[in-house]
Amino acid sequence: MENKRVRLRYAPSPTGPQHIGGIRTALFSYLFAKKHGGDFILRIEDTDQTRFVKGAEEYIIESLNWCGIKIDEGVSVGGPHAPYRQSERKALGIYQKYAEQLVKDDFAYYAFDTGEELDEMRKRLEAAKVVAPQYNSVSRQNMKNSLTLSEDEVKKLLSENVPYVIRLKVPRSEEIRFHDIIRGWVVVNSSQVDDKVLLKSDGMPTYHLAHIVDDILMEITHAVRGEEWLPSAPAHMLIYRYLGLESTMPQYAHLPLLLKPDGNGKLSKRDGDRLGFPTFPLDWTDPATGELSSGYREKGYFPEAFINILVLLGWNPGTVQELFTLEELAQLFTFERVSKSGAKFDPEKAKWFNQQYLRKKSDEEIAALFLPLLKEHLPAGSPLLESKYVTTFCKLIKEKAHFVNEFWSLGSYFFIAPESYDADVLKKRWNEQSEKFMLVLTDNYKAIDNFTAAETENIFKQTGEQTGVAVGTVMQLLRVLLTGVGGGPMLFEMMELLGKKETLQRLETALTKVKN
RNA sequence: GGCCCGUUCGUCUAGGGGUUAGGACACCAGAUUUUCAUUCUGGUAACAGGGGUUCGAUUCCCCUACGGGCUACCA
Repeated sequence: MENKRVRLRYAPSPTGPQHIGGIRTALFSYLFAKKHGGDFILRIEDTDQTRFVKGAEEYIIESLNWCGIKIDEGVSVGGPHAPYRQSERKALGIYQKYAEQLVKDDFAYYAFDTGEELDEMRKRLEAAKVVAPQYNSVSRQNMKNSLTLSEDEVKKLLSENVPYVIRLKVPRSEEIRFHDIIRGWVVVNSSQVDDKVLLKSDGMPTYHLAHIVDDILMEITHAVRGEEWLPSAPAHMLIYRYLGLESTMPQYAHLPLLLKPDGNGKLSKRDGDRLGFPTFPLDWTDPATGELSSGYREKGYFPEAFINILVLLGWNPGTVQELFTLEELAQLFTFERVSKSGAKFDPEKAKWFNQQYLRKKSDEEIAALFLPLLKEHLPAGSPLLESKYVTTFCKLIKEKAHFVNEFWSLGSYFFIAPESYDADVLKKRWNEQSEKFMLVLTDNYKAIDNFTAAETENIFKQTGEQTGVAVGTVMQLLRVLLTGVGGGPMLFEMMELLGKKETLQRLETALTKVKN
């Protein structure tokens, strides 16, 4: 065990898009694997044919790719343990073999009860005031299974192809102890565990059997999953034991859940956009209803920011560092620093993270991201699409933004002269004095050639002295005359970028318009 | 209902028997930039409650409360 190569898998069910909790599970698994120089495997658990959703598998792969989580082995890349899709593994008879072995060893049994019979059993137990009606060591005695039927009867039913399931034969009362990396020892009495179905009547394994068989065959060393699996973990321990695989079973880590920010319950796929922030990494269109759920990618989040947000939900490095690259995380990550309690997603902090990464990026990188968006607003071939202009624009505007996709609404006036002017600022600052100042300023600007930020600022101050106007009272007004709005990036830097001609033109236009 | 897991500022969290209980986001204030914003500085704000154990508990134990999970031939 000690020298085994570390291998972790992310094993989602393709029932739709993965929500951010699932991606976090994948991320933690990936980080742990990489920290120990091991492998990250993607396995698709498509054992429920009724819930299969087309496109879900592709979505999962694309999501992981976007996050920068590299799949070493799995459905998309293959590997020594292929196939990695459980439906295909079932076709190979892999699970059936294990289930039959358990029956043979008297750790499992055939059950022929129909759905109606199961319903009746539950009703009967409820009527008898049984607190937790379940198919277990007691109730199984009154059901139709290979424990109550004679050997001949069982053989007959089997030969007649009567549908059956294989159930785990859970002992009546036995303490089951298991160790969780995050929670320590957990003890449950087997009387609380029901006789779980291992093999369904359609021949497919249930999650309980399938994940164990595959984790063993794929040599998984650490099984990471959400806390919602904790109650069924004792059953899983029993299966390992009955299969004689306890010594090679993976260590389990049950992660705290991601909670709905509005109070109660775990975050769910169905939350969609209801909460005002995306629940999914990427946009997803439901193939059945056509309904669109938005994703972080399309909302304008950088993948670096996205994983940074996720990793800090339930984990921390124990230092004050908050910004990490994937590589750094792969160095720092440990399960010891994963907390036990659920975490709510904070949309405000998420924006802050994206802003941090926005500021980290070079102006050239950002310009490349913004250019396609800009092209939607400008005619092809516009001189304003020129690289230097756009790059400088990005340099100025990024200080004001959280997302690249805010750039246009924040700074469209860099590309289109304003049509109207902020009425509040005008009301407050426009008067004879300031008008005089602007006229003198216009003349002064006309007279200079090097229209740099430093120079225009100088002239601006000089004009203040010249006219006896306190420049603080006209600075924002000048901004409004040039851009229409009261806020924006550094004023003189902005003027430099606009250039002398454009600046003067806007100033003159504004002066005539505002007068009326 | 039963079983399991949890509980530090509004949120994410650090800490851990003796601390002014630390940081981050958000919020507020001041400073600076003779503009808005940025930035900087400061501030408001938390150990769920009750019992123990102890010289001393937020920290360890128990109970209660609250929150969450599970209770399918779903994962």
